Amino acid sequence: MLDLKTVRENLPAVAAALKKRGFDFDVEAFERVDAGRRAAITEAEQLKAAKNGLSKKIGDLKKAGEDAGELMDRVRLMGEQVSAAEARAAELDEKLYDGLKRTPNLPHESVPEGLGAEQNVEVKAWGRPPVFDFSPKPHWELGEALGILDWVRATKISGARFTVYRGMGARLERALIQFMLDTQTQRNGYTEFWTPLLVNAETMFGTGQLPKFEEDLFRLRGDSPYYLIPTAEVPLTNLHRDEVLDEAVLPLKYTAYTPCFRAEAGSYGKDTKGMVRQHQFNKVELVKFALPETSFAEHEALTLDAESILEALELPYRRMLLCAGDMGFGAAKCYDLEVFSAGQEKRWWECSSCSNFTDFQSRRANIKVKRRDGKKELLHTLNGSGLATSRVLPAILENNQLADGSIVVPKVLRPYLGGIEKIG
RNA sequence: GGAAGGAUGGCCGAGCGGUUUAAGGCAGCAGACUUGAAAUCUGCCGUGGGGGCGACUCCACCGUGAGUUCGAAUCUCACUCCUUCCGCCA
Repeated sequence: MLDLKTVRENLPAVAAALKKRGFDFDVEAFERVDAGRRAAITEAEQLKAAKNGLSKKIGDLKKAGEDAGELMDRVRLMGEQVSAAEARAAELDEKLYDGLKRTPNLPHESVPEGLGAEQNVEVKAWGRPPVFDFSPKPHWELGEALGILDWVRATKISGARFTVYRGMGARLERALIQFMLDTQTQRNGYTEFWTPLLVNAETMFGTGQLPKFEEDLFRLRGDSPYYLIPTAEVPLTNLHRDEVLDEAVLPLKYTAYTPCFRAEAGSYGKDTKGMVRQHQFNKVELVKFALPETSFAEHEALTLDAESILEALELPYRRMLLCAGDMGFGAAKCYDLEVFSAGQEKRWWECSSCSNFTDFQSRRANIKVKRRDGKKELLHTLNGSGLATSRVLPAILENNQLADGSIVVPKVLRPYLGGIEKIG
């Protein structure tokens, strides 16, 4: 959520910045509601102040043993005026904050203009796409032929957009997760967590999934207090909800492997084959809590941490700086890492999204830092995938395939797979 | 699932209808003393929101939401969470 005062005091600049990401901020409506809200609050508070003063007088009179009956009648009548004024103020207050909660973050100055993926800027490329002397197959054909991925049975037991991993497929997935976690904890300095996969509405609000994106989430029942997490960002970031952290402990670097559950509403008919767009997938997530003055440097470092996985796996990738209009709701700046996948028509797959949310999430989730001088302020939150296996495993299958349909296991994963060099 | 107790500022903790303007302590910040530090002393020190150029002032907040009352941290009801005990259970 944006800061009310910042919005009020920089209206034209805020509207212009939001325009950069294609969000139409209604300046006129904001000014009207904001002014109305403040007028209503002032009126209600003046009435309350008068009422409080008289109530106090009643106490004094009673203590002095005098009659306060007449005054009590007067104050009783004021109660109705106060309630009416409070109701008006509350209505406008809700309207104002409801609008604010549904307004995305301001893009950082380094973010290019643009409304769609076409305006994203490639800022880095690593590795070389493999060259084949045969026609490379997509991962769903490779996986089925090897008997390691099974979509027919996944559909039977659950439905569309689920994957069953079998034998070396299951083991490869597990190896990948463990390799990612080991790298982030042992090499890149993150602390590992296991968290609940079901979280409450406050938690979903804290990271920005609610109230605007409820249709993307799975819920046990309509009346259940629990939502299934769409990413480990949600539980990890909310670990420190309503907390004040000491400046000395920052930055905090957290990681967790979790399954991720997404309704993928509105994506029907898109990427229906294979495991790239599923209702349930696996991801190792990176989350940072940082000081405001270092958060953009931490963002660069976090992105490098995510890239270190792809490089270790020897998977070619490119880093895209997202344009303002292609970023997620809460992001001020975002890099996408896209891995090259040899067997599909769309050859670059987003396998990580590394974002700096500045104080957008921390304002919602009320996460503060206590500075050395004792002052408290909102800290900055960041996160990125490190990485999503549903995009990395297909890339391994497709890029490392041989003419006979077998797969060369990346060297760094071999210790996790009993030393085997090839699947199939 | 049953029973009892509890939830107060960054932390601990008093307060159980009107000097609460939330005591006191810890931590923190500033200053004094000191060569420096420690100890000691003095002062400051919750969050959010209104109004004012400003000194300042007002409102709300004591787990959440309703209610009683002229007046609620304090009384009533519901809910959430925590602790202890019992039951069940991987």
